Amino acid sequence: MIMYGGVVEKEGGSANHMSNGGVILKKGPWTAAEDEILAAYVRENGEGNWNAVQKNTGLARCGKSCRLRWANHLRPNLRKGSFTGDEERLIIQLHAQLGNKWARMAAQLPGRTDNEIKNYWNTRLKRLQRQGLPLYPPDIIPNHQLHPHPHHHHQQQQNHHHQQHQHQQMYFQQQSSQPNTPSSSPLPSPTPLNANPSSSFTFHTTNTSTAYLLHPLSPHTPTTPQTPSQLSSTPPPPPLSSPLSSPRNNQYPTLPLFTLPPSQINNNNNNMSFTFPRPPPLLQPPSSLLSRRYNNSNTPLNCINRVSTAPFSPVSRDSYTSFLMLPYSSPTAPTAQNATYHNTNNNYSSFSLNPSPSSYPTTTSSPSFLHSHYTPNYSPTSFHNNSVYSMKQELPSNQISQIGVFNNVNNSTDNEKQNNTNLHRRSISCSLLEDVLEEAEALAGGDGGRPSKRRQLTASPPNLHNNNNDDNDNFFSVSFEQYDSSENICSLQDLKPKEEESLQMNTMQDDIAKLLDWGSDSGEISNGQSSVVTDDNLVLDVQQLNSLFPADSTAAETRTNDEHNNNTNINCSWKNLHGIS
DNA sequence: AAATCCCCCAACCGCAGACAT
DNA sequence: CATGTCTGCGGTTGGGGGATT
Repeated sequence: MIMYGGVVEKEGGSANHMSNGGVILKKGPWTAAEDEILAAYVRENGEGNWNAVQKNTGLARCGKSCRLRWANHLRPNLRKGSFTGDEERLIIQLHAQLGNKWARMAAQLPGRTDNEIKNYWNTRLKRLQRQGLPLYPPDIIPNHQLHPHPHHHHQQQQNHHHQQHQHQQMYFQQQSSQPNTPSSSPLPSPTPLNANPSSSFTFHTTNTSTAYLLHPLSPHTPTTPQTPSQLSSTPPPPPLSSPLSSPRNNQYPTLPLFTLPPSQINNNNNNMSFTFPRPPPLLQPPSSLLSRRYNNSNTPLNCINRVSTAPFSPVSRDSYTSFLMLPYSSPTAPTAQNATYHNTNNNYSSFSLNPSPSSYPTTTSSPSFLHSHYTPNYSPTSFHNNSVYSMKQELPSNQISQIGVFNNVNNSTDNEKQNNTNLHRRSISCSLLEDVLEEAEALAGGDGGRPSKRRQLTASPPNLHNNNNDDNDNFFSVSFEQYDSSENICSLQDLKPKEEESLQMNTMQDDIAKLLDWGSDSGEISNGQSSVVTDDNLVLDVQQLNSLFPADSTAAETRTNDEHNNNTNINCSWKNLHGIS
């Protein structure tokens, strides 16, 4: 073992140093030797107590650096390489729901780290910002502010420092009563439309038949009928200021990026419904960008114009089609993939994708998975055919169900398709369970919803773990136990609680991954997320759920009743859940 | 060939909650 | 209850390398 104590090494490029109790700690890139030291230490002692690494091994790295190195590079089950198209879709969807909650997003992406996701998103943000594109497809509702996070400090931090950034990322600006001027903050104001701090904003697609057309660069101003809630006598608000007016993007003029027709403004509630009319041509990417990215004559608008009429040409890749991507693809269509969106107006839209996303290149440098033949195809039946997917989009904490979409369905046999269908049904069930768990957690916390103690969450896929409380093996069995040092609730007694949590979560994810046979690169099917799985991953309230699953409202209602009746038929083990059992 | 741009990635920093004392 | 330490999270920075001008 190489001892680094007190030794200053200049390898690895820019090595800065800082002193820590007489030991000069190294900074900068890690060497293989350092990695080995750290890995050996963790193998022997487990995760945690990172500051002890330096003390016990002499590794001249601070605890934070060790933890980061382990979490991002050394821990097992890390998925390396570019994000797959499915992962990219999931990231976009998760970001719409969670905002810059990288750790929580990482919890939904097995083997991925928050840092990876963050880097990916920032790169994507940068690219789309440069191109003047929205970050979300019109059908993705950025609702991560609908449910205030119990961890207030992060939100407060974002309020102070970063929340504006989040809004900037959404490429629209909440409308205040006063028009934005170029002299105002280059970043969008975090103030919601109605200046209600507790309100939230939401992308609402006004009509699914046209939602996919309402691109900011679309030449078509929506003319479709508005839902009653969208009909308003509110005078037209001032145009939205483009976040491109940022000084850092001052190559773009400060011009309205989106305008909100009066009919799109709904001041009767906290939700905004708006569309993306055509922006002025000045917002087109600079010529240099066009020449580099759009290959001569294929301007972004050209690309967009194709959206509603014809499949994309190859040159439309890498940019303007990104907002048209679909978060999920259906396992049911062997040739064209249908995905159904559910928006908060209870409208549904489905899209046909061809070829399947699974055949897309999966480089991270471009949203290649977005490039599809895009055919509007909405009908009420689509929802029923693809209800699983419409739900998944809205579930904030459905790692299991989301994992399900990674199945390559195009190559599936009929049996496999059937299996996929079953899996997705199970996904629903598990999502429901998570919902229940979240609610139970709030009850168990007893202090306004915040858990008073750490708890153990274990979940077992059907037929993989022998749980004695399941009559129906179509459900995951979930055991959510309050952690108590006096109680040995698992076999990992000699581990610290956090390690237990970590391992339990790893086990859960391993099981889930095994169940879903997820991951084509053999072996790396679980993530071993050691630090990112928190109770907060289980955030979804019943109200939202009910709104999400109107077609399955009976089931949701039944589930809710089960909760209230302390019914254990949902295959949850409510041990030590105050107020439940 | 050099300069520039851009992407990707790794790592650091500050902050704040959790926890121990 | 106060204080200190540990840990996790999110934002930011900077370097390497490829592509483009």
